[in-house]
Amino acid sequence: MQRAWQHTLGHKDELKSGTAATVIELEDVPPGALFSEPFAQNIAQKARSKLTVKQLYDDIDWPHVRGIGAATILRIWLKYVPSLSPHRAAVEVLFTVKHNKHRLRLRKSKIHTLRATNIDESTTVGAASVLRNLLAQLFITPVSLVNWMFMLYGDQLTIDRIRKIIRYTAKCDTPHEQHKWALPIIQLWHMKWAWQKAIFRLHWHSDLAKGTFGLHHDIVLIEREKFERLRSFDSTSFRFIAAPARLAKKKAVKNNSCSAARTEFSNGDQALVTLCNFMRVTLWYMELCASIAEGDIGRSFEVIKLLRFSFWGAGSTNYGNELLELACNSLYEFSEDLKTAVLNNYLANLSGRIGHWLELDLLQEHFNFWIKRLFNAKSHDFDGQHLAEAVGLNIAGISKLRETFPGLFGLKRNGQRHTDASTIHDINQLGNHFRKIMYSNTKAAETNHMTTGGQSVAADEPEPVLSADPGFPAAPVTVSKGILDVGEFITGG
DNA sequence: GCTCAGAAAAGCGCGATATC
DNA sequence: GATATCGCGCTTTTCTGAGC
Repeated sequence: MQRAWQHTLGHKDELKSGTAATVIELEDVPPGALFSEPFAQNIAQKARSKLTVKQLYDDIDWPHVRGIGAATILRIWLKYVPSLSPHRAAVEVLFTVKHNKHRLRLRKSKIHTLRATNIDESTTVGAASVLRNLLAQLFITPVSLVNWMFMLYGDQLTIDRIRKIIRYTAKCDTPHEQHKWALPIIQLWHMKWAWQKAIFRLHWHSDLAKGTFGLHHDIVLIEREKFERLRSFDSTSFRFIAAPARLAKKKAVKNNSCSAARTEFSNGDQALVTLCNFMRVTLWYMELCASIAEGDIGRSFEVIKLLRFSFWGAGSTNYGNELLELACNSLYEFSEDLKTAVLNNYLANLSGRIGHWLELDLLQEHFNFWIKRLFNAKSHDFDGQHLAEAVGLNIAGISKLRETFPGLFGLKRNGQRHTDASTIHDINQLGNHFRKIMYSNTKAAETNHMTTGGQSVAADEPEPVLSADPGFPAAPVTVSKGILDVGEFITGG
């Protein structure tokens, strides 16, 4: 048998790429909302060039953000303090009534999976081929796309490529060739993962494994060192060895910029500000997850407004750019009816049950999983007739069949979810640790001392110069012009 | 030692899998 | 179980050299 590592001209590794898509029937679309002309006119006026940071900041509904943060904390208390359960209904009312924004009508989404193809959509040319393929599969003629738009939901890469297609074909002759009919809209599941990665990256603090706080420290404390560090968290140690001179220069530059950022973001206790920031972004993340599951896409977008800043701060520039596109669409270019149409169809609900809404890209990922699980023959392409038609077109039904099939033979039906591991001991361990830290900090405060990075420094002494290595993060995630003080930072405005 | 422009390198996004 | 690698297009950051 020839092994994979025995590479010859006739035997080598190959990365196979393919594309699968799903059509979801639109619901609750105001008449004329998808008419393309008003949208094209608004874009032609180039109103987005007036966009300012202040506008984005003012667009955030801070009272809502504060209210929803408090409500999320109440939910956590209810989960872990049984005696509070009589208040459950009152807490839920906060989400369903008081802070309700744009709740989708409960329904069972009508979905139709399409043929899989072996087109690689990661290139602009490939993405254009995918679009042509989709239209051909749906028997949509160019003439019928003269006046109408077609909502295309996808992950960041897909949406980015579609935007490139629109830009590259802007000088073509017909609206169809110009892709004026394509309305790319980013989906939320991949974005949630990217944000989670950003949160970890900003609060990991690789140097503080044995210190007092930071996710790296927490992971060590609960003995989960094998946790994947989401790649590239740690600085590459080779650089420290190979180019000490260059590093020294870099350190000098970074030291200046970091200390400036640190003093701007706090009036003394950077550790407190960082911890508050971590708790805030975590609450926002939980709120995004909850609002999606509950089908309140309005609440989701209140969090996404915050992410317009967070992704830029975290270095996820592709997502930052995409959210700015979405902000421009929302603020200047979408009509009210189009906004309603987009929001009303942002999520899907396969079961029609309360709390079972999910992102469209997650839905597609589930189908992708089953396509590959059911037909894992490595010598076939994704557009082989069997895979494309027998499997691809019927994948939703096949995956449902798998759920019901054992029951037909009297076999026990598998549950729909995994049992969560009990984390009570981990929580107690962390709680005990932070209680000690809090006690020691209180003692330090009583003696008029300021704590910095786990070391006590007398208040009348000059502020210590922090090292260039990122013991503390240089900048909290969501700020405007870097002028928030601690009080504002905690309350969110 | 500074600015500027252009070149080069790094980063980002996606998912499967070989390999340690 | 963790992670480097595969490929590609694009953006952003960093490096380099010229000129003052």
